[in-house]
Amino acid sequence: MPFVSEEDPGGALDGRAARAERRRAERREAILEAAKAVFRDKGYHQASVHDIIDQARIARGTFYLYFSSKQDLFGELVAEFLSQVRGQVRRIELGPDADPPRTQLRNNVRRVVTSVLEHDAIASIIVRDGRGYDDESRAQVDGFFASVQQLMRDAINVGQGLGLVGPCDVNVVSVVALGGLRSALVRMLDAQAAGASDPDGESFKQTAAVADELLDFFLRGVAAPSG
Amino acid sequence: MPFVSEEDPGGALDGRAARAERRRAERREAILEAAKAVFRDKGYHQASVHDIIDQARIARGTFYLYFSSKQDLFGELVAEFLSQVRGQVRRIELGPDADPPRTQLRNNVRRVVTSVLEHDAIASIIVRDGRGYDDESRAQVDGFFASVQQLMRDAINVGQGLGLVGPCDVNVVSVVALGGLRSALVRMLDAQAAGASDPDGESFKQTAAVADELLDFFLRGVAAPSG
Amino acid sequence: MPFVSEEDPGGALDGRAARAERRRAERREAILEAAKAVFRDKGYHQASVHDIIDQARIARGTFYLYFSSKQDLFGELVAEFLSQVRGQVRRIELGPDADPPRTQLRNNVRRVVTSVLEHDAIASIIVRDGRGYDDESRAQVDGFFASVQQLMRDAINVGQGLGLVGPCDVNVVSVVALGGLRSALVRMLDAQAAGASDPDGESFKQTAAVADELLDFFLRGVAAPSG
Amino acid sequence: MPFVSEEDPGGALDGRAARAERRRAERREAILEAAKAVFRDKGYHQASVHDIIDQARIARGTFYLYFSSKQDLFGELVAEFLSQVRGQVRRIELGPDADPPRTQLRNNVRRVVTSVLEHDAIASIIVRDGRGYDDESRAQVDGFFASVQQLMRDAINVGQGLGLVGPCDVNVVSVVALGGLRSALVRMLDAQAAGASDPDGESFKQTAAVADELLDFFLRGVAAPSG
DNA sequence: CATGAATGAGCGTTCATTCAT
DNA sequence: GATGAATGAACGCTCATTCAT
Repeated sequence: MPFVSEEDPGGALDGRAARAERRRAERREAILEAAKAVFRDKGYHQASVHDIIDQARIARGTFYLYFSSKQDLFGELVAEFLSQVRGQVRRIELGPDADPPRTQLRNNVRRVVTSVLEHDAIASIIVRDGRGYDDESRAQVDGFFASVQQLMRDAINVGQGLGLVGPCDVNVVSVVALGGLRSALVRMLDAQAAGASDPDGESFKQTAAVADELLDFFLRGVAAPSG
Repeated sequence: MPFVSEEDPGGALDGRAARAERRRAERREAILEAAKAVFRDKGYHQASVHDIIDQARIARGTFYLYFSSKQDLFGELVAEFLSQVRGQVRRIELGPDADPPRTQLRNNVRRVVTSVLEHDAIASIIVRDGRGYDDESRAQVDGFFASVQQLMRDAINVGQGLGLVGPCDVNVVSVVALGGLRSALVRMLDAQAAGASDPDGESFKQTAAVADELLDFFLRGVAAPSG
Repeated sequence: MPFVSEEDPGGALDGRAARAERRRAERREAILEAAKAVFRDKGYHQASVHDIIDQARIARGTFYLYFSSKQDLFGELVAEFLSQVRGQVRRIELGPDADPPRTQLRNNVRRVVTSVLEHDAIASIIVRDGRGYDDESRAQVDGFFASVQQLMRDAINVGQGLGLVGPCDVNVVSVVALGGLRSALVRMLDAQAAGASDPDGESFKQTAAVADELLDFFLRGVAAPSG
Repeated sequence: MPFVSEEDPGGALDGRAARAERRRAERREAILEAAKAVFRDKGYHQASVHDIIDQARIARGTFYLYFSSKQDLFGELVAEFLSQVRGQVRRIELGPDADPPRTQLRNNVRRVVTSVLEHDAIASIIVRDGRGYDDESRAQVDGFFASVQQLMRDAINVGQGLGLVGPCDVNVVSVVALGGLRSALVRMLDAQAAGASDPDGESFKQTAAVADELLDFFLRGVAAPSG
């Protein structure tokens, strides 16, 4: 292949370019994975770029070839996590053939919980509130939780329309429910990370059971049925 | 008082010493206030000693005249807040002359909520979780929340013994309830800080109403009374 | 005593002034003592003004009422020590009634050694060379040692004139002898500070014996008498 | 070499890597040199990292790329110097074919003195005692001098066994001799640094002569041969 | 005279980011 | 594209000295 011209549309370079692109994507992914591991162990602020490139076994400069800053990388991680979790929520169907709303709700809760636990590295950072991040990342996370809360509000409103949900302040209840969910998730993540050795977190290792208990608590509270 | 001896017990020097002490206490308080403002805006880690002394309009060295370290100052803030809040919780009396448990519970919740909102600056930092602090401060805060959760666990157990509380996983429920409470407090703090201008936080400005709603939700959940 | 005039020459104020002066001198002495103790424990640079005023139980500002700086105080200590030690050296008499030169020399060495050990606090700092001090104090100490060395040079020269001392490079020998003396003093100070517990410094606790050994070594070296 | 594979063992990259390594080593060396100059002028404690990076014309961060701390750098300097000097001491042979002990001794002294003067910068710091360093560096230096003194003690003991050395307190004599040696070295370093201009240090510029004089003094002292 | 609160330059060290190779 | 040496602002903290009371 002598005298290669500078452009080579559709030729061998296409293959080369494609391979390069693939390699680039793989490298990028590897850095993201390394960063996840580091963030899980140290949290956002404590994690240094040094830690990440050490883990990824790349040079300092290489990091900035793939991400414009530490914050940029974190943003990517957050976005990926949020879209994954968001994808687990199914709209509740009210048709005659559909499962009862409560069953659908339970499945939603279970799926979300499972999904969060699967992405434990990044979840550990996001699900614990805190002012740990840069403003931009913060806004991203806040936006997510706002949308989840809106989902809850809608569900409650619909439920009230159907007579399934009693009277309550939708704003307050949705905030409290979300906060409770987050707390439970934090404990489940801790229990998962602690492995078999943590007696304290025993309750929180039974994913489905916790999810159900959670939902039960949201629906009926703790008071004994009156009468 | 002629022939004034060289010592002056209870005389002018006392006044001078007392004034000095007062000034010192005031200065200390001023630094604490400045730090509160900075911590509220930036969180613990983001806040630098530089920020605090800038806000307090003092020299670098002066800071270390009153506090041995940034962590020391923060610890003081935390301790003060925690003891204030802890002081609001009354043991629930079960005697025949006592108010009904639910009323006592409601008053506890209201008092705690009110107290937290009164210490909005430091509450903003503590009530939002996060890996933001030094290990020592962290332990302080964690210990507090652990004790609050234990309080909840005890209350639920007693309630179950009395038949007031239905069957549930005490661990899970206490974690979720505490998380929900914290979330509600965060929103109330936000609403309080935003002033009149925030339409979104409207619900969260009615302290007593939110407290009651919270308790109601914990006791009965959102499901409409069946039957 | 109404309408006291501002001047009171030779009157009651004289007594008062004298008393004041005495108090001032005492205070000054107390600070010097405190500083000695601190310098002995920490050396010049490691010792902070904080340490000194703590030890002297005076206020920060008071320190600067008596000494213009830490260096100033140190200079005073050095001067006092140097004049004490210098005072122990007697000119060697060569008259027919005088003790033999070697005896006079031995007494000089013994007196100097004893005197240094008596002022262990300040001696510990000065006798160990090192760039520990400010330029000014340094010059003071250097000047002292220079004058001691000159003394040695003179003695050697005179000794050579009398046929008591053999041929040698006076400069080199005086420097080496002074260095050896200092080293021995350092070890004696250490031994004295270590108390009874230090087996290593045992040899160095017998003041007169060490002084004699020292002189012997200077005069005859270690080589066995030839022949 | 057509179809160059992606790896390049032993090829151009090797050269690049080698050059990089060399540059790195040079830079490191440059910093060490700069630090030596600063330490020589100011001693360890007075020398700040600021002084060193100023002298080396590098940025603050660069310093910590090559050394983990100021103490680390100093330790390196000390270790290098000590091993150099230690290497100059040859065990004294007593076999029939060996040079007379005194000649071997003289050569040892000459070599040590020459070596110290060749490393004048760092020698200036180490050879002058002083409480100037960190504990760790201090221990390093102390250990060295302790081992040198042990060497002297051994030599004296052996010499006594052979009847070459007369009776004396080995501890005292070895301490005094080492101190004398150090003092002479300090003066020789000063003389060397002062250049041609210093009339006072003239005697100390003749390295071999001073070394011989030193040994002579240690062996025979200053007293004229009796008889 | 005595006080001690206040000062601010200085310390050693870290770390996200840049850029010549 | 990949590298890693270089950067320098920023960090928390110390301490000799000043000065209003």
